Amino acid sequence: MGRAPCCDKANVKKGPWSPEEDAKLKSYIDQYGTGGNWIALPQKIGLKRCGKSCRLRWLNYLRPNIKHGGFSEEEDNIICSLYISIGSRWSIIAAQLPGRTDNDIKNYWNTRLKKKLLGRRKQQQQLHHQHQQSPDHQGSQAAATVEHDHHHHQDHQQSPTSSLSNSALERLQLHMKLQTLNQNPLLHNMLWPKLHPFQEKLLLQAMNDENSNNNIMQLPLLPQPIMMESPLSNIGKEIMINPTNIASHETMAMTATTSSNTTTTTTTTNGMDHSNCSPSMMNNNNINVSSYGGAFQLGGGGGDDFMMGNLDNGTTSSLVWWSNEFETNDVHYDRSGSFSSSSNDSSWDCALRSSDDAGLF
DNA sequence: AATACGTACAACCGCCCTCAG
DNA sequence: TCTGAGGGCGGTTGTACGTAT
Repeated sequence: MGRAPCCDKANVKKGPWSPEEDAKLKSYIDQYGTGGNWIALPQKIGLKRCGKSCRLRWLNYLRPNIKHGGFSEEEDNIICSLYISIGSRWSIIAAQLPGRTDNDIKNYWNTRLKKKLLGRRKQQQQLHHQHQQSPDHQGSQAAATVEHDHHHHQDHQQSPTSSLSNSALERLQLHMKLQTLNQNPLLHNMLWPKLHPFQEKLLLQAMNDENSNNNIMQLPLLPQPIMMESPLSNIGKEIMINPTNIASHETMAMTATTSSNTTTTTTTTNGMDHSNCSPSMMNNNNINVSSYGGAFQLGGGGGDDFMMGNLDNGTTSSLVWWSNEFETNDVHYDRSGSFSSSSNDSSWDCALRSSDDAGLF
């Protein structure tokens, strides 16, 4: 038996909110708050809406200081960097952009930013698709579709790249594209994390697979990226982060030292088992942080791990775990959680992503 | 002017997680 | 320890609006 619905679907209004409904909801919340119970709220104020719908309307539209549209170049960069690092964790990405909602960013990414950054690939696909649709290609296309299905069913036994989700592949492609942009001196103030050689290999293989997969997609290979050092390295302050107790099942402690003080922070890890945690992460006693302007990256002290993030006026930083640590195609690190730290002269929030995204991380 | 097509975005759906009882 | 309600979140859909034909 499925779970009970949160509201009586037959008696709730759906679709766009009217100004009257908005006013009712806003004035109530302004006056009394949400009361910690969204489900009961619409009944209290006489709205024929689902509680979840009220919550969404408030969070995405009525809440004070919400910005709509007009994304700046800087916001684009942040979204892009974070998307590459952590994927579609829109709520985490939104947390780094004051006034932006996860829904807004998600829509912006899906409808505009992605196209802006990966536009050329889409165009190629579209052109090729049109080509495939032409009458003299109908037969071969049908055969290709069957073959494609066949490949799909065999995904798990096929090449390493077949285990990559579309999202992961998209992120890798985006990453490589931006790596090449990084070579443009005009864009040196943008920070994109380095690809692990294995990630590069996966991506190139994926693209080659696509090319050879019955010509379903004819993609030009992107230029081979040059693994360049971040222009930010060796500039700015240095923070030493000492991950300890990382093998603990429940908590992870990190000690961060800036030039003027030391902060220890503990994270909850949702009970995740860290026994499979990357050895290099566990053994990393020192992670060097370089920062400059509005961005920074943390390079792994002994392994290939590093973090990246953005600084806000030098007082607040946000870190996103970026691990290049994987050796096998089906690697699965149960590593997830988030933590934060603050001190007199620095503070940050950090997200550790789980690595179950098609073996990419 | 009418229609088709594309784009942007608000809103919904349903799964997952947390936590109180 | 178990259960279920509520909240959070990512994916998807619906629709209004703009542009091309």
